[in-house]
Amino acid sequence: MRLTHEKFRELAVKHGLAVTHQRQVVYEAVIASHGHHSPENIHAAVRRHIPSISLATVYNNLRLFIECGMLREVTPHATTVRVDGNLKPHHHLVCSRCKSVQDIEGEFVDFKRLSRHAPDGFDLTQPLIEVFGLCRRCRAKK
Amino acid sequence: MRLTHEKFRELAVKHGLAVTHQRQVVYEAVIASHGHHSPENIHAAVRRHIPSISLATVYNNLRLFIECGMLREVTPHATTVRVDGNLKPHHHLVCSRCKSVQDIEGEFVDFKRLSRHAPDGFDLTQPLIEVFGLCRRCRAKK
DNA sequence: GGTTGTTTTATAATCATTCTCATCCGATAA
DNA sequence: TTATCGGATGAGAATGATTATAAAACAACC
Repeated sequence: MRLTHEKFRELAVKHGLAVTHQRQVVYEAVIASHGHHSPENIHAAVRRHIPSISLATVYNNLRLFIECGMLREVTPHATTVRVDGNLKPHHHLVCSRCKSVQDIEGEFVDFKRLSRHAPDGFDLTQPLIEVFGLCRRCRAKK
Repeated sequence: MRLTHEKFRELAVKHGLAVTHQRQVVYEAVIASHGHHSPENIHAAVRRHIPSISLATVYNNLRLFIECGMLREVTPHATTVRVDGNLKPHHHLVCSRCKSVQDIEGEFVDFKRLSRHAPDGFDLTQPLIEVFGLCRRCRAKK
């Protein structure tokens, strides 16, 4: 774990974050977990090292790490359900910052290649593709 | 609105749903809204026709519609945040049913074509692609 | 080592969503 | 028409994830 240790200090300094013990352990827990985990999961893992750590601290730090690009959010959608009555095949362009969704048409996915890379048994008969980026407005702001 | 009226009755019968006034109005509100709206939004729209309708009824019926494929869910992710420490460029394969996420590599997107179809100003410099489908386990169940 | 501003903690608050259950409604049988 | 039955609805409570608050602890800089 020495490597992640160093890596964390480096990243934190680079992004102007104070290096605290909690942050270090939260970051290492995410890296060590090798998957797509919830704050609750990470909290459980971190508690094995710091039993007293608060769930709020985990949330706060995960959010910070995501904001400065040290981690990626796997669920960069709006926090409420959105519903779409358009059943014609089409894809979505989602803004990672403001969560706005626009429809996008056009053939830009090679489905043959895609299913060759997909794990066996994954059903791609009616795939929905979502492409995340920054919408014009949010791009201008930052 | 006569057309959606008919269409709804047809769809409801096809999927074995009772045709109620509330359902009809909820469905029509989604279709008429032409976008990606939250249950709260839909509720507000429906209230203009049925002031006494409950938010729970809107939720119930939206869920039913989604389950039988009359509507599409735009946020088919897990309901909690998930975090990913892997910063190498890679994409995700998400199961629409159980929300599990797997990494997928490989060049299956034509980015040139994609950005040609994207609206002006949309920033695709570090795009994340999510492909929704059914994982092997969920496919077997259904 | 002291000061200052940030971070952590515990807890309360908020927000979206689901649950509960009493009531209602519509279809069918009598 | 009336009685019955099962599913649908409505009001509000319950749940679960996340965020806000404010006091105590800490890291960074001098």
